[in-house]
Amino acid sequence: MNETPDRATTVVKDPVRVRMAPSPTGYLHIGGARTALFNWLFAKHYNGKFILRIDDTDMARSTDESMHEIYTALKWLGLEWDEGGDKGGPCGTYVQSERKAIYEGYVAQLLESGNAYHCYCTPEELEEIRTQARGNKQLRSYDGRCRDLTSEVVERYVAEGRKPTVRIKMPETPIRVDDIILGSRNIDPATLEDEVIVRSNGMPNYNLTSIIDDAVMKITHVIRGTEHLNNTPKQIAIAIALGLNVPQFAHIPLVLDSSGRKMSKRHHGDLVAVNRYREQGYLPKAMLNFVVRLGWSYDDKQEIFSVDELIEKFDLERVGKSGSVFDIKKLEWLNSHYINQLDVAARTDAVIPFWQEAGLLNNSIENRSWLEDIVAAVGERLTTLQDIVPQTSYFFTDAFEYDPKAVKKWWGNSEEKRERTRAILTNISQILEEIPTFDIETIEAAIWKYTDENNIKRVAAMQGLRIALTGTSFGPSLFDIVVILSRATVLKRVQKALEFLSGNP
RNA sequence: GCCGCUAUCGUCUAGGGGUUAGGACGGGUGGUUCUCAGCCACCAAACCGGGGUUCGAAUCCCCGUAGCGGUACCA
Repeated sequence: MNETPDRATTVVKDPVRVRMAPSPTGYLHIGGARTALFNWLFAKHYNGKFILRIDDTDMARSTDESMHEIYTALKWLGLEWDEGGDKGGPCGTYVQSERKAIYEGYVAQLLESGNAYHCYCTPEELEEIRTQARGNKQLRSYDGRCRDLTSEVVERYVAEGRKPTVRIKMPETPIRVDDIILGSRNIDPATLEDEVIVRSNGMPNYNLTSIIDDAVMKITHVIRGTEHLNNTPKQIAIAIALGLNVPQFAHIPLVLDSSGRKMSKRHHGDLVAVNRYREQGYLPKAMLNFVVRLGWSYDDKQEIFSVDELIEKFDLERVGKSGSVFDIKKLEWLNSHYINQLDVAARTDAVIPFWQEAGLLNNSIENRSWLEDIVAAVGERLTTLQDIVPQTSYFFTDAFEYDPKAVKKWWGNSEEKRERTRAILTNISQILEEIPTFDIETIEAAIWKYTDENNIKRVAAMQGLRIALTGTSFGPSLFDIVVILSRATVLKRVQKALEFLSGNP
């Protein structure tokens, strides 16, 4: 019982209450989505509550707009919260900037008990202390010089118009931090400095508000990114000084970019924005499945998890300790998997907004079954929903270019080859014009009959026709395309191709 | 600089004192097909290094090294 465990274990005695506490200073990013998901799954698994708290004590950077963007992104992912955000709950408002009075009470208590003090140092002075401390290889960058200011000095500072901050007085005894994922350790208090808990403008800081709200909101488990690991002992110290309950901690490893750095808005822009993936046609299920496997695994067999399965199987014990690289290829694979899982009707529903966005479709859908035919023809070729646009635009418009490489390969770049292509297209055109019923079986039989009897390679005939009808050398089965396009359009496009082929090669 | 965390194929990971170190993504090869995608089959690809402990270490211990995170009146 005296050995340090590699990990702490998840203890569940009270009803589980977890929270996601974003600061509304931008969109929800991948790392935030994963934190939200882990918290949400943990809550669902234990039948607990998932709380959304808005940590907006940095008034200069927080915006309402970003707060609403975070709501939207979370809702899109299906990570609904039980309390907080725009929803409220038994703890009143869950927006920290509106909870100032609560923190003020605790700060007064800290000041009174001598666990906190006013600091009159200016930013310039602090900067100087910092550089000096660094030069001297000091453990901390603030030396606690305002801990015992005489009343004369304080009066002078006040007279100068200095506005003080409030600092917490760090304890002298080691602080024990238990982490479900990373294990336990004792923090040497000499490495902890007297953190600013209230700014000179009166607004409290993260380390104070976070631990107070965690206690007040009866949060049982704090699941957050490891970038907060170094804040943990500070927050525990504040909780102890205030006599508040300390939640259990679980620090989840970071999501990294391909060069191993933390994914951040600052360095990766909207590449990390959840909204961007929605706009590009990724499915929430795919995002969730992808993101959960960044750091968590179930066994050596399963990659695909439904949300219900995740709720059942997720636990913190199987979250790894090291960071995980965001691999877009794997996301793409999962996304195509989930798109393919959709039946044609559902897939059509999913894809319609992307056609509309691209201007290929009006808001009023009159040709639903035709659209479904297109989706069925496209089959399992979509990686993202947005792929529907480049892959099917030729169904909606005649205005496409012939891909030069395809033209060169299949139509030929010599007059001789083009003459041959013209002959084939002319013949096929005639076959299609005369065919009694314009359906796949009849057309297929007629075309094969023509190619085989005339010793024409099937590929050559089909690819030649494909370019005429779509402009490209790849895509769905050509017979599907022909039927969906209708006889009139097909004949018209072959005519156009013949004219093109009569021009200069 | 200081504090802290981490370390299995390119990537996500399973495993863990004796295994051909398993799976998935990605990559490659072949098959199917009117193309592409898909599907099927196969292939290449890893235990950071050095010391211990042990009959035996990728696994346990120690020391390195590297990477990352933090180091604000941000969160």
